[in-house]
Amino acid sequence: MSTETQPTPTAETPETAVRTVTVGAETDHPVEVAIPRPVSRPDRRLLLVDGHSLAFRAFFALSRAAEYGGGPAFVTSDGRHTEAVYGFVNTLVKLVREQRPTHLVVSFDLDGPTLRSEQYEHYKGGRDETPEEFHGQVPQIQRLLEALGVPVVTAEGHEADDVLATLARRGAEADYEVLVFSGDRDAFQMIDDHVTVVYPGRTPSDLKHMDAAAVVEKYKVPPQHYPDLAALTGEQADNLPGVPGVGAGFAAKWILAYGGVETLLEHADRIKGKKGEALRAHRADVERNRRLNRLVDDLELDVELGAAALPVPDPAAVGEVFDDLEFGEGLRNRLFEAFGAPAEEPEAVHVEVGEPVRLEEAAALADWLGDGEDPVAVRPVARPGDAVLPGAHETSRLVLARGSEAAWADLGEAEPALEQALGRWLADPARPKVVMDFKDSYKSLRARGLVLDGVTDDPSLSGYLIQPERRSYALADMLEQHLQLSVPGPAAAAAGQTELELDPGAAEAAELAREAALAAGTLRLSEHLAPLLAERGADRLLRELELPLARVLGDMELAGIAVEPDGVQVLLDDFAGVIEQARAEAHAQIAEPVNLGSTKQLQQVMFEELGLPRTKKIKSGYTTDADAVAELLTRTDPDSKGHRFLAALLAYRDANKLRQTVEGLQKAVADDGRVHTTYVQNVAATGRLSSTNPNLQNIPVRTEAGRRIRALFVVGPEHEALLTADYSQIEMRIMAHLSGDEALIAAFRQGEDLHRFVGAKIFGVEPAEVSAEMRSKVKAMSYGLVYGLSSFGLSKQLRIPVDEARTLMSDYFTRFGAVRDYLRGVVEQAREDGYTATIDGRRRYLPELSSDNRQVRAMAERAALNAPIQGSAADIIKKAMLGVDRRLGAEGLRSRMLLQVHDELVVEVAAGEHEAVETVLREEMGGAAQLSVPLEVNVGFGRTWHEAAH
DNA sequence: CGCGCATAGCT
DNA sequence: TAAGCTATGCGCGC
Repeated sequence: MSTETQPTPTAETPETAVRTVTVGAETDHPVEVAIPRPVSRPDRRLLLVDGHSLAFRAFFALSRAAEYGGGPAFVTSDGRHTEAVYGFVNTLVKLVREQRPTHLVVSFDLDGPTLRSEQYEHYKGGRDETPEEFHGQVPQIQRLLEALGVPVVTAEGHEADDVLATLARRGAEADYEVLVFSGDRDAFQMIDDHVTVVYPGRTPSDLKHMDAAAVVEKYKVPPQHYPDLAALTGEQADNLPGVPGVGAGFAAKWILAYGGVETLLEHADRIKGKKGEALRAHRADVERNRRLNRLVDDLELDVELGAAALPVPDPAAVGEVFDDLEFGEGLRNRLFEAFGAPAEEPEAVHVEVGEPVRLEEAAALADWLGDGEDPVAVRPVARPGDAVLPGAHETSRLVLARGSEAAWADLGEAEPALEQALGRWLADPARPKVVMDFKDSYKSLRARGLVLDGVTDDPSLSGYLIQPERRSYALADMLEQHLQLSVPGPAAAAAGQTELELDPGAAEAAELAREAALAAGTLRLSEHLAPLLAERGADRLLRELELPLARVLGDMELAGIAVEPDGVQVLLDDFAGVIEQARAEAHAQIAEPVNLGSTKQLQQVMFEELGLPRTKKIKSGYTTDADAVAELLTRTDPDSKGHRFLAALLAYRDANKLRQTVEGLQKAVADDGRVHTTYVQNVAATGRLSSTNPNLQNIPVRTEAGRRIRALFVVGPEHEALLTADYSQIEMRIMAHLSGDEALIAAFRQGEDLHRFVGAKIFGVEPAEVSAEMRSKVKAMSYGLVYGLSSFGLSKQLRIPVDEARTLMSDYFTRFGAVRDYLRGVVEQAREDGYTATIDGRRRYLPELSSDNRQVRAMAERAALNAPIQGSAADIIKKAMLGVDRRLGAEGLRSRMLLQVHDELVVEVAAGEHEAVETVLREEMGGAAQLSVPLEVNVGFGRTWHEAAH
């Protein structure tokens, strides 16, 4: 039905309140519809908001954005969701700014039965449960509105729309221009010359003005008849079925022809055909729909419009709510701007700290430290001239804070007695200290021969245990986010760049003041985090695991691992040859040389020039990754240009990757001929360590060329051999332990080849009859299970049909049912608790588990499967490292740990200590956890890392 | 110069 | 549509 709306001014007087438009102009029965001309009252403009509707839309828009990675996750540090609140304020600000109301009222639905749900029990039935994260946000919104001074109106037994309809009528009668924000189309019936509905489009900030003309244009009926139309067509959202087969078009035609649904029903017998039959058959539904969608506009409400004037909000009251919700300055300022209140001065609330005093003698230090009960923040500070040593930066200044007092001393310049006193105090385990980034401080002091002990907290570690997925644990960030405190930026010190030359003293003083604030801030933060840590039961993990481990890692980083310098060059030359050859071979197959490192150019060559079949889609086109290239190789004629190009590409990439690894290594070798990686203790959400600068946890090992790289890591001149010790299948053992699966536990207790054992069970053969192929399938699946593998994923991995993969998995679960039950239970539990936990109680919070985006939710589910297992393995090897370190020291051995690679430790063994060290490693690693299966440890010795691997 | 993306290395 | 990482180079936009 192609109806057009043509506005046709009727009277000569342009200010007339009514015009008419013709609906269905080109049909047999065009109808004139009167349309009131909307009034405009900039000085009396009442905005009525359906709060629930706005909150709900905001919630979904923002949680979707966060899920797609396009926006921030709206969760406070204590785990409360705030997307609805944030989105509500955001849209409210937009409404106020753009519509410029003079009066504002927000209405909410109340819990409990309403007139409509009592009349029709299925009203709004069939809707999805509101997501868990949404709960609790409406009271926050109301709290914020209260702080703003915006009246909130509700009515027992009625929905927000009834309240709005009542206020809209009253407003219109009092000659207000009324704007109604509602996501419910039933609100359209309120529209007249005084009332316009602001209706959200796809996103809550995309607002459409629905006045009478817009309704007629869209639905071909005037606003007062919109509910007639809805009654006929039904309302999916409210679970109100209409007349089957009758769409908006027919409904509109009937309504216009009969002047409303009531008259239509009176004359229902006149309608011919199937649609007439349907109408008569569903007459009761239509009547019910019309009864339910009629808004009540004469409620008794406890609000005077005159008192709803747009408030001037109190910055303190609003700020309090914003702080609690951890909203930033941006939104706050926009809010105040929209409401015409002065934006709160972005007064930087600086950490309070006294002017730092210089400690010049031992007695002054003792005085300043007092009785030694209070924790003291320690900040080693680098100064110009401080050396960069292998594995550490020397620092010659110490800044201390105790309570709000600060002090400092320069090492090497103070009198010897002070220096000795400082050294004793730093090393005293009984004098409590709080150190930000303890490992760094430990290393820099160690480089000066000082020992740092008695550290009771490092906020970068306690912060990590509280929120393991935070991106930054920088002191300034954490102070800002946890305590809304700021510290003078480095800019403050640099502010006097020009002054610097004139007055170096001023710059120095500014820098000291900043360091003092940072030291004091470290204390504040530590105090703030302590109860949060305790609440999560993570204080033991901090004290007994992460803090002591930081020192061990510091020693490992300082030690570094020796690299064979000549070997590096030989390898680089070899790889260069292979790279050139592969490049030449690739270029021989194509017209113009391309950069084989450019995906864009590769796509052009592979899919355009060589006409190879398209691969999996990625953002920039089609993937050229190794998996896809290997797949293409199997599908192309070995004599074709395409095939030869692909083979050359793989060879090029392989050699190039190895070259890059070796080059990175070469650059990283320090003056002592050793590579000092940095272990990062707070990036992996599961509790694992990571290694950077360079990353020694991804040194190649699988291919022959990779093993040549491992052979570059050698024992240093002071020692006799490298030892590697690794856990055998630690994650599967943890899985056996956590699931309590008797069959899997039996497999490990028997100590035979796990994959062979499992293969025998699944394929129903004797262990000896398990073929290599069967074994590798089982191995892939076992590992896959730990990662939440699907049968689809397994089929891709093994290049077998999905059916076969599915059978494989179901056979696996038939034999190892407790594994399946465990995996299921872990996700369920995580959904309930909001987090997963390792055996030792390390938590990972996974709010995405209740996402309504399937992909995001599935990702979180897999993370939930994996986190307890990967995380428990991480905890176990960390405990083992503490044990190994302690034993090596206790037994007076000169051997030392160098590397950790998730389930492997590399130790540099001193002459004559082979046996003792092997015993230490086996005992400490094997005994790091009491599981229901043994922890098996493999040990090997050799001159190089490669040789030491067994 | 910084950033996102694609790729690839490890457990 | 397999968890957790880091490094590199390309290409784009500031």
